[in-house]
Amino acid sequence: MLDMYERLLESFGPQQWWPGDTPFEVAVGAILTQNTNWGNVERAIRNLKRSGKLGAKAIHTMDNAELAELIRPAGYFNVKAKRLKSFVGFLVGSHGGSLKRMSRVPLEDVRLQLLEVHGVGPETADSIILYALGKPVFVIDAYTRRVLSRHGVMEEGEGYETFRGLFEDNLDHDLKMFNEFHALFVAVGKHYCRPKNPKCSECPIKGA
DNA sequence: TGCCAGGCCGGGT
DNA sequence: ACCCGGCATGGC
Repeated sequence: MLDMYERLLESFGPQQWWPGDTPFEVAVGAILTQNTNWGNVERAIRNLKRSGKLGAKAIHTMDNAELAELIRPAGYFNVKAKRLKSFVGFLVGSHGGSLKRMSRVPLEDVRLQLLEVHGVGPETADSIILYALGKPVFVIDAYTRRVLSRHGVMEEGEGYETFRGLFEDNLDHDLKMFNEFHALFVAVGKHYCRPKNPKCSECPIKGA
C-alpha cells in the first residue's frame, strides 16, 4: 500500500485537498459533493456565502425551499437540502453547533453518531472526520474501489469496511498521509480509471 | 451528443 | 443480504 501511495504522490504531486475556510464549510461540501462534480459544489457554496447563510444557525433556521434554491447548482438540491438540515440538526443538538466540540469525541464514537444522521453514509461520514475534524480515518470512494479492482487488489463488490480495513490495517494512521492518499485516488481515477474509458496500462500504480 | 461526477435512501426480492 | 430506481445540475 505504501509504495502505491509513493507512486501516486510522485506522479500527481500533493493534492492539498479541502482546506476550506472553516471545518463547517468542509462538512457542507462533503454532503453537497455526493455523486457530484466538485465545480458544481463550489457554486453552491458561493451562493451560501454570498447570502450569509453558510453557518450552522443560518441553515438550522432556514426552510428547505430556500436552502434548496441556494444549493441548486450542486444537483439533487431537494434531497441535499434535507440532508444538510439533518446534519446541522445533529450538529446543533448533539455538539452545540460546533465541529470543534464534535472533534473531542473519539473517532469511532463520532463515526457511529454520524452514520445515524439521515443522508450521511460511510463516505460522507469519513470525509467529515478526516477533512473537517482532522482525525485519521481512510475514506473510500468509487474511484478507490474501481482503481483497486482494476488492478486486481480487491473485488469491486467488497463492502466499504473491507476496503477501509485494507488501508487502516496496513498503514500508519497518519492524518496527512490519509488525507493525500484519498485525494490521489480521485486524481488517478479521473485520469486513468473512468468507468467506460479505463487506461490501466498507462496508470502509474500498474504493478504496485 | 451522451457520459460522467469525491453517494445515499427506500422499496422490492 | 443484495439489487435497483430515484435524485439533477453542469462540464467536456
